[in-house]
Amino acid sequence: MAETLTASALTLKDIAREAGVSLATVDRVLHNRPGVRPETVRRVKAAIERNSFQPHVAAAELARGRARRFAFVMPSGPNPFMQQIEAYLGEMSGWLSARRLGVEMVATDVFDPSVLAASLEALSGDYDGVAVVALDHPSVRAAINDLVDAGTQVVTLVSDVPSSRRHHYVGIDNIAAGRTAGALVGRLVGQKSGKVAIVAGSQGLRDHAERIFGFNQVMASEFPRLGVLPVLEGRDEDDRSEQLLARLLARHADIVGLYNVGAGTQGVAKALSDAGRDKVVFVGHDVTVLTRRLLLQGVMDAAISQNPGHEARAAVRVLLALARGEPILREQEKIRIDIVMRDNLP
Amino acid sequence: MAETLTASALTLKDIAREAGVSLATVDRVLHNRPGVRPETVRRVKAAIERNSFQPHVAAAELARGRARRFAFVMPSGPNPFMQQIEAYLGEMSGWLSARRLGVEMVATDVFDPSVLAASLEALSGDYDGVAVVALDHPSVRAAINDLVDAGTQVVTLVSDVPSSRRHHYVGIDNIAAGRTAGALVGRLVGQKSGKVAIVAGSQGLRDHAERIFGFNQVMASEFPRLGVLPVLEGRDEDDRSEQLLARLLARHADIVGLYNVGAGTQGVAKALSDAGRDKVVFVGHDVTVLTRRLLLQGVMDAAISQNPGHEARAAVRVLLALARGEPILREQEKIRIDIVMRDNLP
DNA sequence: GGTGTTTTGAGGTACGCAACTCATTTTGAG
DNA sequence: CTCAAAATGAGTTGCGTACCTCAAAACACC
Repeated sequence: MAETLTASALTLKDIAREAGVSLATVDRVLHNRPGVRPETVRRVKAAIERNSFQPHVAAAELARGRARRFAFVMPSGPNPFMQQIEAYLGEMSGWLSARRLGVEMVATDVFDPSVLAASLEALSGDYDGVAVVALDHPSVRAAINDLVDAGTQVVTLVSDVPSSRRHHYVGIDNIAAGRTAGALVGRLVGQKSGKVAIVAGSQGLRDHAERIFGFNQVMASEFPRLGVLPVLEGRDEDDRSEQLLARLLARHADIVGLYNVGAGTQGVAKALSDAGRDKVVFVGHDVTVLTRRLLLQGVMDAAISQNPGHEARAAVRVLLALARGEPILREQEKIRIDIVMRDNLP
Repeated sequence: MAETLTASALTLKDIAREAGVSLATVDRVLHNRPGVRPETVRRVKAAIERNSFQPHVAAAELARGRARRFAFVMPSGPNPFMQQIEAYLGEMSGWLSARRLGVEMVATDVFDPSVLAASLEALSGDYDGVAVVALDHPSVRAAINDLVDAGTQVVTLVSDVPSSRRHHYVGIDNIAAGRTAGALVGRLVGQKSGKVAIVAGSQGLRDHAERIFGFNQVMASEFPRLGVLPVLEGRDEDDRSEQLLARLLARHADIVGLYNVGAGTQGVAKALSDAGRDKVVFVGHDVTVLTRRLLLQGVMDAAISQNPGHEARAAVRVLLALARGEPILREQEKIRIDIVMRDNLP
């Protein structure tokens, strides 16, 4: 009837007694400090295992005294998505200070590898953990690895550097996101035939390229009757996206679907409405003030969202867990691909 | 460049000095213990505000000594959704015991108001917090209020009792979920005309009724060309759902969409395939082993999911925050309505 | 067997707060 | 002004761990 899921009111003292050693030795084992015979290490670890002992996180936190500092390395300039992340971190300030966690925002040009790498190197030693919106480039990879070697916990945020030794990636699977977008466009277009347009920031950006890849995968295999037009590179700018798309719409009267991979949403929407092509199925990314309005107006049909609030909080939680040596709740920290339509707007 | 989001390395001693009182008085104010003049209370609170002081959560936790106990009151019997919740709680066991939190599962017949109320009353005094899958009924409401009055933190899970004084509800907005289902069915059907069927457990269940309400709302206002057939009540049983639906399909050759509000998914799927009506747009709830397979096979087109893992963890976090007197991160604990299609299966 | 090295024990201090006691001061009512 | 009640100060103890020191014991090597 009543099944208990937890236990452990044991303390280190109990473990010491169990293992037949002193508190000091248990402490040495627990923090892999030198000066303990391998045999003794085994005995202590066995006792810990046997009782599935977990150090009392509050006591550990209190005892270490020193507060922890995390840095968030984010793109400079006005980027609504990043501003949201910052805002969500702000909402956590009570939570953070109750745990004596200091979180600092470091703005830098994340699109210039050497600048980003330099920014990262500059953090070394000052922080217990770093979350970074990273470009995948050799010098950035090296900078991340250096931080890791210096004992800093490193989490990549939104954009990953899989080849580095970062401890964790907080963000979505962009190929799956592209696939989802493809499935949505294809399904929402319905029985109609015609062409599908893609507007991206740049195919050089890893996340955009991956999304396009996934999108094309699905279109090719499941909606072959819909021809995909060459990708327009709008550099995430409204004006440029609008112009490119306007020209494309003028040339192709049979466009029935549109996938906006990155930003520039305002321009994309304007081009559509100026051309009187409101019926085109329009799928984009991220829920912002703008996309929210477009969804409510019916201009956009769906948005693929990666929940910036969740990403911000997950990054903090993961850094904290890593710093404390706690296990990470993978399920909890995984960023899901949200499909947002008008009726499930958050 | 580097903007700090947190502060507070202050201690109670600092606040005491600031307010010109002793530690004991600050302590009295902080825990609303009697014996402090209103004027002094104000001075102390002002000092706390002024410095935006947050008690060190680790120190507080350590000092109180006593471990916290939470109870999860859940339906007895085999219910995959509830089993998932339990499994997710199991995955947290390390996290829980590191915080000296005890979580116990209490199985009961949540569909019998008096039994459920009695189970709740029996918990009084033994637990710091209770999460309950609650039926909305006067005696249940009273039991919840009694718990609250006894100082127990109460959270309703999945199914709410809004008229009670529960501290929080962890679950989705079922009307919005129904609306989302309606929008999906309507959009995925495309240009076709025809009828839409609804299979529910029972219209007496609050959550099912709300979903149907939302569904009908959207169908009526946005897809008037699709006629909604009377609700089939399958009691969440496979066999019954199958029979009812089979009969309906035989009678109506023009069914183009189907909304399965509750369980009985297996039966619904069987009726569809036996009748050779695979093209019917099929939207249901929850991602389970079964619905996952149906989505991959293309039998189901979309599932509305409420992420049981998130619900389980949110319930624990909310109970803990309430017990500690910490603020709740509303954004974080809000359960979102996930649209799951084949390509964004978690 | 003696030497030097490694391993272990014992103990202390500090972390910030909760919870308590008891003495002292302040306050307000009469 | 007096006296009891209310308000406050001062202090203690303990929570479980980290981190440190110093001495004692065990060990390895020649």
